[in-house]
Amino acid sequence: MKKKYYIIDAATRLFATQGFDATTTIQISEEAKVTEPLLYYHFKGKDELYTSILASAFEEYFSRLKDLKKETATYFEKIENIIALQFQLVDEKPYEFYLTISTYPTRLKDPDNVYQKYTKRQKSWFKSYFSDCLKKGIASGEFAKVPVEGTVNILTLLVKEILRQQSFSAKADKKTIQAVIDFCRRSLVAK
Amino acid sequence: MKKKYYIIDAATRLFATQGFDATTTIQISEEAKVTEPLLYYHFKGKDELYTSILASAFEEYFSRLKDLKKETATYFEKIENIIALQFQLVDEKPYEFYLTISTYPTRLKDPDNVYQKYTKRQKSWFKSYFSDCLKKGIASGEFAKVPVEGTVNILTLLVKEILRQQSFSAKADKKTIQAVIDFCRRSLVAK
Amino acid sequence: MKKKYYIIDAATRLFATQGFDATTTIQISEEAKVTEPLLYYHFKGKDELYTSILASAFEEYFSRLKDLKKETATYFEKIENIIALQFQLVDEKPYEFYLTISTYPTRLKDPDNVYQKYTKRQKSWFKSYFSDCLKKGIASGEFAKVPVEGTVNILTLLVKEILRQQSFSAKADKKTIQAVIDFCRRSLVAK
Amino acid sequence: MKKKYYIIDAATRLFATQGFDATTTIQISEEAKVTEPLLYYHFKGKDELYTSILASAFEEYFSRLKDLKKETATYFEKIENIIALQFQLVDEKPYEFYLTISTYPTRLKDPDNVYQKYTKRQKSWFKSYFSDCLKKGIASGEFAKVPVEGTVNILTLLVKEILRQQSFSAKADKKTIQAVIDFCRRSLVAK
DNA sequence: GATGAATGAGTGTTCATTCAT
DNA sequence: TATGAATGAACACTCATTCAT
Repeated sequence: MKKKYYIIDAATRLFATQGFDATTTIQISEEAKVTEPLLYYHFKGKDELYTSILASAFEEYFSRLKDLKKETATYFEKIENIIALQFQLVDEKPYEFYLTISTYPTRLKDPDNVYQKYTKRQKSWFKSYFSDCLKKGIASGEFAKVPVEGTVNILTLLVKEILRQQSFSAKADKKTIQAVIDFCRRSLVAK
Repeated sequence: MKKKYYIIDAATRLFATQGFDATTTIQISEEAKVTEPLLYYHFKGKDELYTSILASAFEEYFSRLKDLKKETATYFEKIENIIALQFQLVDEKPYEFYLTISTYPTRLKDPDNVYQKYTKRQKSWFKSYFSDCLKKGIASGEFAKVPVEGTVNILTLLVKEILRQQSFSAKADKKTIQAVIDFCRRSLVAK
Repeated sequence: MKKKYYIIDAATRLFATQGFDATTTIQISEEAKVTEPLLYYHFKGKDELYTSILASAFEEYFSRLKDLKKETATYFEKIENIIALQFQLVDEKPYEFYLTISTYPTRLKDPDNVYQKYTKRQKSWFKSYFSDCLKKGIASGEFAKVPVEGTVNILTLLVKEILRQQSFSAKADKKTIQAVIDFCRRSLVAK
Repeated sequence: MKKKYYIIDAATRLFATQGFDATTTIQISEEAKVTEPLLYYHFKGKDELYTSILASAFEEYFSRLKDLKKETATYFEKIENIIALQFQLVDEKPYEFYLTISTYPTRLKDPDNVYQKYTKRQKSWFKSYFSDCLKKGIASGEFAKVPVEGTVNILTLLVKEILRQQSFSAKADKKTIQAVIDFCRRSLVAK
């Protein structure tokens, strides 16, 4: 049973670094020090292996979003927390979380539409989170009078992009994290 | 000779939408309404076809960067122009320019390292452009005292990301463009 | 596992009769009543299949040379034995042994230089065998005073040529074998 | 029209060194500094190019055999002359004459059976030449009482083999030629 | 659970040849 | 004569997957 996790581990790393199409089942089995057919014992096939990894990556991602502090002194702190979280996630499991923002493999047969389902959910989560946050912040006078919809998009984009930029690269230092947070703070918080 | 451009056209579209690995030479030839071997008459192989497209995409990209107005009333206008340019490029040739920021196909054999060469050049172009712009803007009092290095990274990321987000999606409206520009303006320009 | 030997068998026959270049992997698999990919399961590719067959052909060839009687009544008997051996080898495995003297396929990628290695070894084996034999025979008065080097070359040529002439043709009768032996005897043995 | 001979020249060299199958029409045209379609203007195709070269090689070969001196002091001199001729031919046009003894390309479509026709003719020429020579030599007492048929085969083999051994290698020295002649003389001429 | 052997369906590529000019 | 562009047919090889054990 341990071997199943070796497979998942190897596959996650390879899918993230090479992409779905460029990763062969042989590569996965060799990287996992396992024979190829074992992969088919534990998973229906390469496609299911991918979607299963993707699903659990998203599940963990959402679970971490949920754990974000509900009560904060300021509204910007909410935004700050979510930016910091991305850096933290990359630090913990760069390959796994990278998959949540990597491009969808067109060849993948995915009858349940796992990818689309989670992507939509992610999008709407961010939209409602940032939307709510901005509206309340503007109303309370904490934030400048920024246009909500456009700003939500930019924040979503920025936050997701952290995973792309930081994965596989050296650890992010506090300065980088602070620069992103400050960039947003200056743009949002009223003077 | 027209057919050569059909091939380039079809390949650009398919590489951009499906990725290098998921695109087969048959697909390209069918999409270009051409027989498969013609692809090998005009290009050494799939790899050279890709790198040749990539190279000309980058060349055009750099050429457009060079055309940016040198003289502007304010420093922020320089940043504004570059953001607007990205939207414009996507509008003109979404597939081609998307390739400049898509992930490198690990299977691609590219002895000349076209990808790496252009990527480095792109990175250093943005660095020196934004760096220069920020420093002068801060010195002149136009910009707030932002940390240069970190801010350069964020601007680079933002600008590149526009290609990713906008390609293949509906035309960007003026509101979206304005939202990005305003987000940055508020963050940078001193009150 | 039996199927691996069907492949080797079919390939040996086809390589010997048609040559390396004219033999396709499909032909081999059909002749071996096996599917094509199995060939790639057991061998790295067509090239490795060829060199592996060639290597074992040479190995068996050398092993048979070693088995030749060391002790003989006359020196000419040594030469006689080696001539007779060639006829015997052709009789046993005409295709396999033919490969040891067939021309080197220029397209074959053979990083280990199997062909060159064995060819050199073969050449030097014959040289030292015939050389030794002739020198001693001349010294003992059994042989006429023939020039050693030139005669070694002719004997080498003659012996190798038997494989070429006899392979794929009808069984050699005793008369043919005797004619070759007698031709050499008359040329070498002193009256 | 000169270009036609460039093609023939290049093709002869390539067919001889690499074999028919391993030689591509592009290689030939490049080696001849000519474009590929020109090859099809002068010849029906690769097959006809090969057979036409082969035919003229054989024609010249036979013509040279005919030029051999009819009147000789001894019968062995006739055999001597034919051996010497082979060395001379290799010296003049190694590639061309090598083709007369190279293995038949199984893929070659040759409705006129050029190869078979000339090979048969060559075989019977040698048979009647050596046969006649040996019989008369034995009758006259010049030769020992050797078995005619078997000896004819060995002489034929030896003579043809010279083309194979000498082609593409350094020039044959007089010692080599003499060694072959002497080997045969000792075997045939009565003491 | 686990694996060595085997395969159907493709994949990038080459090659001899032809066509339009 | 000569050639740039184009193609049908085949070729070596790979890959995800299955089967028998």
